Amino acid sequence: MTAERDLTDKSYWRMLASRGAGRFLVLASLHERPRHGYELARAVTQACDGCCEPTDAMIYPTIRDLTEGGYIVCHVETQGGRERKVCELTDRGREAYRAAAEVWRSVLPALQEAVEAGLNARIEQEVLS
Amino acid sequence: MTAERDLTDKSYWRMLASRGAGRFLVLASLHERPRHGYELARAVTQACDGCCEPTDAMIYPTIRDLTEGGYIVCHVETQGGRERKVCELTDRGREAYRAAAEVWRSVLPALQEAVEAGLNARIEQEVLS
DNA sequence: CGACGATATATAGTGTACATAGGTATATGA
DNA sequence: TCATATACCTATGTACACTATATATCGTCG
Repeated sequence: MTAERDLTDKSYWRMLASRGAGRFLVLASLHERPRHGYELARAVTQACDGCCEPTDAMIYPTIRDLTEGGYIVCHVETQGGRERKVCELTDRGREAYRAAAEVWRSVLPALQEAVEAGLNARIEQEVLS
Repeated sequence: MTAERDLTDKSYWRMLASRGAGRFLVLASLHERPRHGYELARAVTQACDGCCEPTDAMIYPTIRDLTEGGYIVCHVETQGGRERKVCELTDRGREAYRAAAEVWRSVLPALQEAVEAGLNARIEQEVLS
């Protein structure tokens, strides 16, 4: 424990949410259409309304892992001297996406309840102050 | 990379979901009412419909961390010779819960979309086969 | 035409949290 | 009595994202 982690700081929870949902949202984004790394990062950022913002160090190792596992295939497009590595899901990748979706479907109701109760707690506290 | 992680296996995604949402669900469960560790684990398991099942090694270190950070306070109840460490949220804990809820509120819509698209992908594949 | 920011890919080192697997101990029912 | 449920705790490993850093091209503004 180097620095005192502050759980009242949203950045802590953003990190945790990114960890849990990051790869799932990457798969979902690639299911929409093939994308290259940079575009992928922006797509996930927009999907979360800027809440989890994947960094380069999240995107590129993820692409490498998914490629090695046969979940995506990538081909390099050269556009005006600038290289782009466009990735798309394989059948195996879609199978992984399906499995992830089923798991998250089970978790979502609990998450939703927890969110609602948490926002109500917020209101109660505001009323008191 | 010791063993080949199989992303088509739900247990992989359960692990990731637990990582992301575990502590948030613990806070939510404690917001409902004070609980002791063992009860907490069961409450979270039930909330997720058995999807993420927190282990002892998740619960007790979490309780320790939350106590050290001042997010919960615990008192020992002895019931028939068996000790129970009952924990409840402090104001600071409720503040942390609120911050977490706001973050998850932002992420939920994207997650929901991703889940729906993933389940549709499943149907498409079934139709094809 | 040079400085700068946006685009684009990639890795090394670090921090954090859950799982695995183990340990201790009491109450309860077959 | 012996298995199971209850109840708490931790050492170690794994897996993920973040910070910082490196490289290189393109468009724009001064």
